[in-house]
Parts: sequence; C-alpha cells; structure tokens
Amino acid sequence: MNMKSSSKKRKDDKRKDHFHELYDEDTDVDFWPNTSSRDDATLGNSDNTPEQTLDPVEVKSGGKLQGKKIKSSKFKSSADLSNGDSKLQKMSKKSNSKKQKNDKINRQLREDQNEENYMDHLLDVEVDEATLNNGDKIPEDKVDDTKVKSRGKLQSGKRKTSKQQASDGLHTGNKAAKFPCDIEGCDMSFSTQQDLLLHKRDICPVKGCKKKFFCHKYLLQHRKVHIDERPLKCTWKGCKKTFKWPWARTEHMRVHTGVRPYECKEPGCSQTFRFVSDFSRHKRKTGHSCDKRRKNST
Amino acid sequence: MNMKSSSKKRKDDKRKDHFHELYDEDTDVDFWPNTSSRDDATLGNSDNTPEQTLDPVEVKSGGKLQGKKIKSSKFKSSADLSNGDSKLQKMSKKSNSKKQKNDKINRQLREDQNEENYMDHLLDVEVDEATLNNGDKIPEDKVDDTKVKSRGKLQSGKRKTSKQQASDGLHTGNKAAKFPCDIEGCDMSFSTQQDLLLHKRDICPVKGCKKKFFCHKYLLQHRKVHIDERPLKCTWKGCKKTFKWPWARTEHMRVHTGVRPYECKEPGCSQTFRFVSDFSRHKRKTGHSCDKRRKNST
DNA sequence: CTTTCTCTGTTTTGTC
DNA sequence: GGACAAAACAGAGAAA
DNA sequence: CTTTCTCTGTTTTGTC
DNA sequence: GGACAAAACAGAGAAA
Ligand SMILES: [Zn+2]
Ligand SMILES: [Zn+2]
Ligand SMILES: [Zn+2]
Ligand SMILES: [Zn+2]
Ligand SMILES: [Zn+2]
Ligand SMILES: [Zn+2]
Ligand SMILES: [Zn+2]
Ligand SMILES: [Zn+2]
Ligand SMILES: [Zn+2]
Ligand SMILES: [Zn+2]
Ligand SMILES: [Zn+2]
Ligand SMILES: [Zn+2]
Ligand SMILES: [Zn+2]
Ligand SMILES: [Zn+2]
Ligand SMILES: [Zn+2]
Ligand SMILES: [Zn+2]
Repeated sequence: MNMKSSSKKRKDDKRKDHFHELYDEDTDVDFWPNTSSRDDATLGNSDNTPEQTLDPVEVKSGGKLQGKKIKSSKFKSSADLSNGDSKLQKMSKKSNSKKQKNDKINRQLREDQNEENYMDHLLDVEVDEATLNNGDKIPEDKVDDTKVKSRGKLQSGKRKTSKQQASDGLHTGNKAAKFPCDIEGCDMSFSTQQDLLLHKRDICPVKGCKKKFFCHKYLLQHRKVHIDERPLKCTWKGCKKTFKWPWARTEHMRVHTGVRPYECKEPGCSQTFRFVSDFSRHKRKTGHSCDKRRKNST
Repeated sequence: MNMKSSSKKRKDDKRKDHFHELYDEDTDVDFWPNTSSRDDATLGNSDNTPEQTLDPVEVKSGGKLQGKKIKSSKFKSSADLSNGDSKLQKMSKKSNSKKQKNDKINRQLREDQNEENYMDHLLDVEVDEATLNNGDKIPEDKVDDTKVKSRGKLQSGKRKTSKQQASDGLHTGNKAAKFPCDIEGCDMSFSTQQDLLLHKRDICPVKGCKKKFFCHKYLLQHRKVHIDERPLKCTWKGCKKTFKWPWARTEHMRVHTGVRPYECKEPGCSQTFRFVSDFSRHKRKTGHSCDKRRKNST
C-alpha cells in the first residue's frame, strides 16, 4: 500500500498490507546499518494499479473542492534493485530488405542551426561539486557545407550560454555532501543517509530512478543522466548538437562524414552500416558474420 | 569488471575484480533459489568509468579494421534494486514572480493536427498477451475551435493506424510466457527464469531499465513504459494527442479547456495553477497553504 | 534562473 | 594473468 | 513492420 | 479498522 500507512504501522505489525515489506526490509547486504543521524529511517512502500479511467473532463471550473492536508514525505527508504536483462524481443527473421542506396548522396545534409538561449530551470542543491570526469575536448572543425536534417526531437540541437549553466542540476551524489561513500575508489557523497545507503547498494537514489547497476563505479557516470549539462559538442561547422555521452557524439559525426564503418563479412552479404546498433541488429536477425569487424574507425 | 570475465571466473574465485560480486550475490531475498531450467544463472558485473575522450573523427573510411568475435551474452542476473527518493534539490526561496496574466486568453489555442502514419518498428516477442488493464474509454468530443500549440517534443501528437499497432512491443511480462509469477494477485510471466527472479524482487527485468519499485503490483503498470501503445486519446476535436497514463491526459485536457483547478489558499496569495506540479512547486517554494485544496475537478 | 506542460513512481482517496 | 579506464557494443527506443 | 539516429548499461579493448 | 483500485500528487524533466 502506501508508504505513509506502512511507515505508521511499521513498528508493530510489519509486513502486512502487501508483499513490499517482505522484499523491502530484508533486502540487500548491509542495508539498514542504521548509522543515520536523526530521522530514523522509515521504510516506505506503496500500492498501485491505476491505469486509465475515462475522465469526462467537464470544461470550465465546475464547482466542488477536494482539499486535504499535506504531509511532507520526509524520508523514503529500502528501495531495492534494478538490473539490465531481457533478450525477450526477437525480430522476425524475415525482413532483410536492404536498401542502402546512394550512400554519400543519401547522407542528410540539413540541420537546424538556430540556437536559442533558453534558461535552465534548475534547482540548486545541497552539494556543489560535479565530479564527472568530462575530459572530452572539442575536436577541431571539419568541412562546413553539410548539415544534418534534424528529426523531431531536440534536446541536443542547441547550446546554452555559459552563464545559464550556472547552478545546473547538481542533484545529488556530489562531493562535499554530508554523507560520503566510503567504498574504495568512490568519492560520491549524498545529502541523506538513505540516499547513501541506496548508493552503496549500487542503486541510483534519484527520485523516480532507482536503477540498479552492476558496477558501483558506473554510478558516477550514470549521474550525468540526471544533469542538464551536455558538455560534448559536435565539431562540425555550423552544427550545434551537444551530447552527454562520448559515443553518441562519435556516431553522430558520421551523419556529417557519411562514414559507414561497419561491414558485414558474411560471404555473400556485403552490407555496410553507419551505426553499430544497425550492424548489431543485422547480425542478430541474419546470423551473419559472428566475427564482427570494423571497416575503419570514427 | 565485465560480466563475461566474472561469469568465467565465477565458479572458482568469486568476488574478485571489483565489489559487484559482493553486492550482487548475497543481494536480495530468495534471489538465487536456482530453480532455473538450464543455463545455470551466471552473475554479471561490469566495470566502467568512461566519460569523454575526444575522438578526432577523421573523416571518410580511413583504414584499419578491428574485428573480434561475438559472444551472445546469454544470461545476466543478480540485479538489485532501485528506489525513489531524493529531496536534494531545493528551490531558492526567492523567486515568487507571479505572472498569471490573461488567463483564458492566454491559453494556447494552436496545435499541430497533422497526423501521420509512421510504422512501429517493433519486435515480436515471446509472449503475446498484453495484460494492461487499459480500461480507459474515449470521452465524447468537446468544442472544436481551440487547438494547442505543440512544443518541440512529439511522441504523442499523432496516432497510429489500427493495423500498424499489430505486434507492438510486447517485450516481456505478459501472460503465456514460460515462467509465470506465483506471487498472489500477479499474473505476469516471463521468458526466462532470470527475468522472473528479478520481477519477484520488484525489479523490472527489461534491459537497461532495472528499476526497483515499492509495490509489486505496480510492475504491471510500469510495463506500459516499455510498450509503444498510447491507448488514451485526447477527446478535443482535432487534437491528435495520445497518452499512456490517464493523469497525463487529464492534465492535458486543461490546455484546451483553460481550467486552472488549483488555487492557493494562503491568506494573501490567490494564485491559481493549471497543473498539480506547478501548484506543488509553489507550495514547496513558498510554504503556502499546507491545506491543499482543489478549486474543482478536471 | 522563468513558464508551460508531460511522464511516472508513490501517495491519497473512495468504495466495499 | 591482473587492474583500470577508454572505447565500443547492443540493444531500447524515438522519429519519420 | 522500415530506416535513421540517439541514449545508455554493459562488454570489450588497450595500457600499464 | 482492512483490502483494493482509481485518482491524484509531487516531483523530475523537456521545451521554449
Ligand atoms: Zn501495494
Ligand atoms: Zn560509492
Ligand atoms: Zn538515476
Ligand atoms: Zn553535428
Ligand atoms: Zn545526430
Ligand atoms: Zn550480412
Ligand atoms: Zn567494475
Ligand atoms: Zn509478479
Ligand atoms: Zn522497466
Ligand atoms: Zn488535446
Ligand atoms: Zn499537452
Ligand atoms: Zn500561495
Ligand atoms: Zn591480461
Ligand atoms: Zn527499436
Ligand atoms: Zn478504513
Ligand atoms: Zn524541473
């Protein structure tokens, strides 16, 4: 059920209501060492299953109120894990329709270069030092003429001004927070004991995230998912695309250069691909060339 | 480090390399009951910390290859949890700039109605029965003239044709899969034992997701996040927006109706809000009216 | 460091 | 062989 | 049920 | 009081 009620009843009749208590409490290694300062960790659970409902949506402020009290949900806790598997989808082994038309001519040559300065809407936080090792430098320019046709999604096609990035979403996990992680090689810290405990279980403590990872150190990389910064820039002249992940930029550059670095080595097949993902899918669907081989770099 | 190497060495010298083994193995309740059929669960871990690098991006198929062998990563496992907390960001208690100008006049009245039929790109799966209780019905039409100005993001502004939705991403967790969940009230099933085990730990087994939830039953709701269907339609005449979540549609309707159902009850303050989120933020930043109260419904 | 709006995990409400 | 970090992969998934 | 392209958790590679 | 589901909230976050 809900976290409030379970917290309330937690001391006495544990694991009622549902099965969450069961899983939440004796969950992971050293999860409730209870080193916390004050606000002694309360476990949280919740109940759900809404889906749709059909809301008649009667227009124009109708009438009745519904007000109730607010309770600041002070602590949550005992979240669990989140991992990454699922080979469940398999493409039907049928469609090998190979187009691969005019390669270079085909490479899209338009891109919206309009860059605007919208402001961050972000939230200053407890901590202040982003520790991401964003060591990527900006490669030198390339040719100029070609431009990439932008699809629907923006989110990387513009750049911010320097000033605007000021207090960008340093949500959590920075240095200088009160609860540092003592795991060797990790220097992240957190503003609450609960977040630290989740972190030590390889779980991202960000609200609504709670992903579990295999590698503790990856949490430092994962943090960038929750930060607005896109420090990597496309170096193509006139292209304003920005990125959080080096690999995304690496592959993006190919839409400018037209490079198709992946070539299927299967005897009959000689298809080439611009993106690893497409090459991977080709191999998965066709079973071709289980000795993957890059044509060249970039 | 990586999953391969850890799987390889798993039998003999456990928990070497890193700390994942430590956390992954004795992780959760009844996690390795080892009821699995074949392919005895191998634990996976991985090492990380890339960030950026500066790739010179030399254009046009340069030269050297890099090929190696492929190994189908057959199983992963022992993921852990993922929870939802983080009250880390706090707005600076300064900016209460209240605009709230011409209310109804201000409501946006444009929206791109162009609907196109793009095809799903999806992947048929092991299972075949989506069990989401998408019981929402489509309310009857409203007025017609007004339209909503669309922002950058699409993803809901168009509708698919009936045929196209055919084998839409039933990735996992359906009925009729080989490994059914026996938790009471849950009828999800999975194509692998590993996925089922994750699921029973309240973890979404979808690759790259691995979120941990408080309520086991919520997993059935969460599934829709990984499915392409957007079964809820905006009922406004001419609006093609579609939704996965009832609440999203409920609030969306307000951009058509202009309703601002939330009113701050703080003595001096009389601001109104169209979206709960904005009302919540107002209360959080100002501390106003901890007795929240809706003006009316919709 | 803004406003508008969508998404979604958890909380609250409503009904039995 | 073992770290460890950088690079790359292999999907998922959005858009058209 | 396609193609193009981005995102990101894990795997692979390269260097010491 | 206790299910349980439906509705709503409270953020996160994208876009402008
Ligand atoms: Zn529950
Ligand atoms: Zn740590
Ligand atoms: Zn996260
Ligand atoms: Zn570019
Ligand atoms: Zn691009
Ligand atoms: Zn091939
Ligand atoms: Zn590692
Ligand atoms: Zn279940
Ligand atoms: Zn998921
Ligand atoms: Zn609409
Ligand atoms: Zn809308
Ligand atoms: Zn107020
Ligand atoms: Zn070696
Ligand atoms: Zn896909
Ligand atoms: Zn009661
Ligand atoms: Zn925000």
